[in-house]
Amino acid sequence: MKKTINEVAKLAGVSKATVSRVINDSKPVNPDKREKVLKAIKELEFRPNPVARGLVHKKSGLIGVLIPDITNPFFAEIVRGIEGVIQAYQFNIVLCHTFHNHEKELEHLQMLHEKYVDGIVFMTSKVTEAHQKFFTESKLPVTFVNRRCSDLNSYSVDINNYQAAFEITSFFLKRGHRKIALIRAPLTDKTSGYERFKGYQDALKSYQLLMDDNLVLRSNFKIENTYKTVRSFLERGHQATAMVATSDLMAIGAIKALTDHGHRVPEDVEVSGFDDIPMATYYSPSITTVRQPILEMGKTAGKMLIAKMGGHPILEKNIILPHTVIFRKSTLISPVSEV
Amino acid sequence: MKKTINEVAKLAGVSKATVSRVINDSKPVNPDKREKVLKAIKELEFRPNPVARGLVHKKSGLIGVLIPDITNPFFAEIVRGIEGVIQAYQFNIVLCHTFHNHEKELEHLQMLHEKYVDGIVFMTSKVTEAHQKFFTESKLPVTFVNRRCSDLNSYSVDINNYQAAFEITSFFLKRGHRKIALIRAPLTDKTSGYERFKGYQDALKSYQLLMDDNLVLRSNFKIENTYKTVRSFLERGHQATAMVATSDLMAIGAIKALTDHGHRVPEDVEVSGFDDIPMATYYSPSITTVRQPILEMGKTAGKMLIAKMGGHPILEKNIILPHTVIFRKSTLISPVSEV
DNA sequence: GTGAAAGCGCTAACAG
DNA sequence: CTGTTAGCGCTTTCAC
Repeated sequence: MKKTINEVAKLAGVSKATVSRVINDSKPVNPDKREKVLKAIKELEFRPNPVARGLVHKKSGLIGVLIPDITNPFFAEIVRGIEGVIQAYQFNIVLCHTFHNHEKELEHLQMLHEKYVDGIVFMTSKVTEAHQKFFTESKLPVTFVNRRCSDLNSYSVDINNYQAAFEITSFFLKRGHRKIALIRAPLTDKTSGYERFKGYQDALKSYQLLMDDNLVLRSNFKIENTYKTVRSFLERGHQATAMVATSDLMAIGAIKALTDHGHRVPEDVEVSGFDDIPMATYYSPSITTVRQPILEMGKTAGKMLIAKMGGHPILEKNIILPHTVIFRKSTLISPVSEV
Repeated sequence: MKKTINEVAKLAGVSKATVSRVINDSKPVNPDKREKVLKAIKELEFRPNPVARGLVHKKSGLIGVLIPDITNPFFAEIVRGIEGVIQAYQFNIVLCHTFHNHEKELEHLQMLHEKYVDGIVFMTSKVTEAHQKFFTESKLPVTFVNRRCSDLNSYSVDINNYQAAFEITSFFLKRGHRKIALIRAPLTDKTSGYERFKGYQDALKSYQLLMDDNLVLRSNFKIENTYKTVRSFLERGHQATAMVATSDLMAIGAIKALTDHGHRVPEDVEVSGFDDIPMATYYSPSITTVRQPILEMGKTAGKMLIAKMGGHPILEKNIILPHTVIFRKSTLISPVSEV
């Protein structure tokens, strides 16, 4: 069924080495021979076998993408961004779910390496030493999204999470709020969650406020979980006049919990999110949030990886994309209005 | 760096054929030699190269998953379901975006085949002859999600879309609604969208009602698009007392449009969705919808494919999973209540 | 320029 | 049982 280089060679009356030369134009080939080869290729509808090639070159035309969970719209959009750029280069994505499990991440990394993936886009909550070791030893090109790596030779794309959290918290402070809750993800040290936490904390500090531990709610990135966390917060009699959620999904869970508990958003409690997933626009109320250029981040990660795999040098190894605070209906007095 | 079978053979003092035999236990091997080989493997931390194996067996340990768009939570959850089961079998997913483009689907199929993927899970709006031809010629195991294929040997998992749409429409009819709009996706013949359309139509018919073309709104699966469609429907002065959306995202777009236009949901207009994505529970108002067991569908697709790739026969080739109508706050008089 | 031959790392058929 | 020998399909020295 499938044609091989041998059949092409036979039909064209040349050696397979010559055929190889024309399909890769790796070396000069006599014009008429080249012609014959081309004709044979067309006639047989020959297409070189990428696996065989891969075995020789230790490449597969595949790039590995490691994410915690594709069900999270943030990651889904990142993946789409990556796909958007790499598709043009004939690469395919191997999608690996890690569920925030470092063991699993390493296993996947190992396996991807063995399958000769050409590069990796890695989204993890934390870059461990084991990760570091893996990348330096394997020399596999990698770009991190939402995470920086201390290795000077690694690439990354992110936003300034600290600054963003500082800004959104300040927005509430400026308007007189003093009981501002933070809804955050589990913290392991150098995560974006941590930076957001710091931004929140420092904003309070800049107003000479001490952080109240009761107002720091721990959740994960799931709606349900945040819903429960906020409900129990309310049921224990705690209150806040504003809530800074560190993701839009969290904001949705919070708003739902507040509403179910009889609070109006934004009249009684104002809530802000983070990310600006599409649902932030269409939720009721629409959600004031820190917009990350998610698709752009995915695309950038893809482009950086392509550059790295191609051995092309790049100006910025750690790209920080701009964020914007988008004001919608989940907060009062929107400086700007939007759909 | 990476060890090969040759080095193991040398260290163990046997031929590489023997090594191959022990790692695959394809043929009996003398216990003490096996022991030595095992020891050598451990010592060298040898792991067989899957690409080299693949070249021989025409297998890659990869399975291709073709979806229109990972950004749609429905597909994201399907993918997660698939991953959930195939991960245990050491397979990886190659994710391909098709954006509803049949050309692109075929290109991907072709490429996946060349990369020796072991099987395919295919989500497409329509199975064309070209697709059919590809699968019969390549003999690549495939299972369809949300689509059946006339080929008797093909596998699929789906729900009864016709019945589901009939039920939800009947729910409105039973309660006296007579101006029931349908929000549907573009129709190409044998799609689930078409079946839902028929279900809606026949439900009306069962009440001796003629379908009013003005009440059939054409959109796609995107929120924004539905939002615009419904707005323009309202602005042109049309009205309906209930709306049957053929996806939850559509329902969200519709609710938002209705609300922005001054209608209350469900008091003025009742709206139902389809799919039961997580957001259906957490939207305000929460959405009455036809629940498809999405994750289960993904898992089932994965299992069927595993079975097919393993050459195991299966009882049901076309599995229809049960759907349920879930009543929430976007409709009145919920027979059952839910979070 | 071009063909023969070796090899990527592994499996499988074939003797013994 | 086990080693030798061919490949899988392609690339790449290395002579000519």
